[in-house]
Amino acid sequence: MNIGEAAALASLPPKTIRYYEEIDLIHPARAGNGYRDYSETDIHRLQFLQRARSLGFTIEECRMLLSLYEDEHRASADVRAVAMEKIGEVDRKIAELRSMKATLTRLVDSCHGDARPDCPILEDLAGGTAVCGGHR
Amino acid sequence: MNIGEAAALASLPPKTIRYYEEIDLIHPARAGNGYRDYSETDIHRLQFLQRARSLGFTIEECRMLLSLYEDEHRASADVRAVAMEKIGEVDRKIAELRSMKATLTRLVDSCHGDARPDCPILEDLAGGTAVCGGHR
DNA sequence: CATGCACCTTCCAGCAGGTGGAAGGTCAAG
DNA sequence: CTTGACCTTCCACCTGCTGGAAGGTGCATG
Repeated sequence: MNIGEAAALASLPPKTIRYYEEIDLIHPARAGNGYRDYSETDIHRLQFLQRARSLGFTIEECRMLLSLYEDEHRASADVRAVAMEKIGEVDRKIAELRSMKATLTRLVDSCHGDARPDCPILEDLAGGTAVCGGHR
Repeated sequence: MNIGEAAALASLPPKTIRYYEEIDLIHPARAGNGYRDYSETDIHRLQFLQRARSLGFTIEECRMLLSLYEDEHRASADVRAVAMEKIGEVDRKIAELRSMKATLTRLVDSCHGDARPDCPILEDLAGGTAVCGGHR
């Protein structure tokens, strides 16, 4: 199966699939004409990657999950630990975004928002106490 | 004032401050020895940038906010519009993260997490059709 | 058979927003 | 005079792709 069809089945752009090959996440066969030739197993792997990426796992985490997936003797606790760590990360990001939103909302509420030049938002950015949690 | 001191006052790494200069967000003077020499105004600008970045504004948005900040005839409504658009973005990101978290939590809850190899998390990532551990 | 078009290939460049390190200049203390 | 903390520039690298150029392939239509 050509890359275009594989892309449709996995809901991934062809470019992304080639990129995944470049970083050794997948190794499709080649047809006689040089085209990549994806097997059912390859499609499965790509779908696995698409789902894991959409859940927020990084490429390296996907690599780990794939190797766990293909290890007959893995412990489910190992997979669970990866997922729980990811939940923690997602929680931290949510908290940070909520803090950002609270500050932005306060700024917007304090701004009259008309044609006058005086603006509490800019005043706050220029010297207020708007530091709300590091974002890095 | 040298870059190190400016960095401390603005809560930004020196590398980042040099980067901001490279992309024309700031233009410090130079001392006789070639060192960058930051004025009070420069520090102010850097602090403005640090706060705006920590609120999630992109570099280009920061550039716009800075030019609004320095425009005596701006309308506060313009600034308010930028901030409100950013609130919308933050909201969208929060919603997406909450959806991720819900799925991850469901997966983790369904996984016994012991030494056995069967794992609902991997089964779900694989599409629910594959037998866990029987792959390849 | 030519033509056109969609598809495939490789390779190179670039996005945001920095970070790391090498190689070297400067300055104050001991 | 030496040490160490600064500072300088420059170049490469990070994540996770994405865009585009230049060219090969496959198939339908005229």
